[in-house]
Amino acid sequence: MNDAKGAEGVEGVEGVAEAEGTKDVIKLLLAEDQGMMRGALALLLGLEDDFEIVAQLGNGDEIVPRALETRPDVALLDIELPGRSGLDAAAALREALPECQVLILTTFGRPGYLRRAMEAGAAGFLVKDGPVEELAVAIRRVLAGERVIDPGLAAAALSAGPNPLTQRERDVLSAAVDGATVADIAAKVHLSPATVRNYLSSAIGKTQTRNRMEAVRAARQNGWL
Amino acid sequence: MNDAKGAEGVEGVEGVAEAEGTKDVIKLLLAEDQGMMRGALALLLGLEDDFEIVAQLGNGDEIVPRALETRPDVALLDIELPGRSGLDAAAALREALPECQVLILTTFGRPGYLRRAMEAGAAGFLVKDGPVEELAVAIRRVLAGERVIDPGLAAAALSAGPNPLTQRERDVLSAAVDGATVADIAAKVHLSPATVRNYLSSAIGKTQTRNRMEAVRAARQNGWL
DNA sequence: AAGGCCCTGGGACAAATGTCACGGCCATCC
DNA sequence: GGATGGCCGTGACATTTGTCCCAGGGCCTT
Repeated sequence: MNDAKGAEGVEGVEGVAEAEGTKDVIKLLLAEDQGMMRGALALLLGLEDDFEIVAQLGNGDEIVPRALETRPDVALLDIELPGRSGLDAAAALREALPECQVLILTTFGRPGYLRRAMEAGAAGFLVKDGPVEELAVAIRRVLAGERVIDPGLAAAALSAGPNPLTQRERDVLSAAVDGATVADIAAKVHLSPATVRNYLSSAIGKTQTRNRMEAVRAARQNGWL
Repeated sequence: MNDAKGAEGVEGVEGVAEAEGTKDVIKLLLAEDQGMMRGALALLLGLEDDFEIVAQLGNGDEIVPRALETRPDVALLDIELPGRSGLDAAAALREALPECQVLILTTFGRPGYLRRAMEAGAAGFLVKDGPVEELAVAIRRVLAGERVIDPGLAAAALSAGPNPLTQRERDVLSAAVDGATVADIAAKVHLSPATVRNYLSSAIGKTQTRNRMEAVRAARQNGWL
């Protein structure tokens, strides 16, 4: 029955640390769509004396606005979010608030995700499988200017190579995820059905699979999509 | 099968007198595959004075053995786990350790999951979207003999109706998830290709979809798989 | 005993899918 | 300037997929 509910108001003991005037409190933004995970992480990180969660949200579109408003030192971003993707938001955030470090925190260690995260200027990439303790450590290291990346994942990302799919191939494949027919896809992407089939075929070829379903799986698996 | 009516819990008196033993500490078992989530929840629940986590694990197969060993009062189980499914384990656990209440904690509020959880004898069903505070409350209510179910989910489960798919249809559909061809499926399930196509067709009909991919999605969505 | 449902197969057919070869239009790079 | 490669489309073709028939066997319940 403890009321640790505050999404914004983190009043209380924080005032004491701040009184010294020295700026040793680390301000965090937390974007994660699973409410329970978000709440648990927020409470957990709040236990560290020098961490302060200045914003927590479950929607990708709010990341940049809230960051500009609250000026966090580190932004913890999930990738799969309603609205804007965490990777998208990361790039925009680096642009809008360069002094804020981005730490990607995701369920899936897809090689392509890591690659895109790095390209978006993220300073770290963590998978949710690891122990919680990793998180606080990673935040401090990122703030110290280090890059934090799972070594095994880095290897996988390199061995997987860059995304071989062309823009259109990705569009078409993305539109095919939930079993849409060629006609559906064509309508969604505004292309001729014949063209759609060509892109699907080439995507299937590049992923070395046998049909669109396998191609979608492979592309997802590698974080190309 | 006709137990659909008993979904709503008894709003009985809460003050259960623990006459014998004065058991004031609540022992918990926590099964969750995501390491970070597991750790965060464990730490969090550990903050409550009267909770004690006696086991935490990330594998479905270990649930029953560890429960027999540690004798928890409540078992918090995720559904999607490596090894045995949480729903499976719930049924076995109710059998092996009836005094232990089962609380299912899952990412997806699939109607079929709820139904199966109830059939397996679970006392509660939470989705990970809700706030963390729900969790501690739910544990206490479950222990008091109440049933804890998201009302919206209960409605969805009822409106969705029971699983219309037959055993074989489920087998075949499950084997088709990652883009396997008819021949692949036939080999995996040890059936004639012709039979496989018949089952696929009827599954597509029952799910009111247009192809196997949509059928798989629909079946997944409803928790029939 | 009769009806119902599921399991298992087969055959035939229309539709969708995957492949290939071919055009033309644009960029960019050497 | 020419080569390359992405983009967009067409037409033809073989294969796969989805549908609709059919039939027999097993297992229930009425």
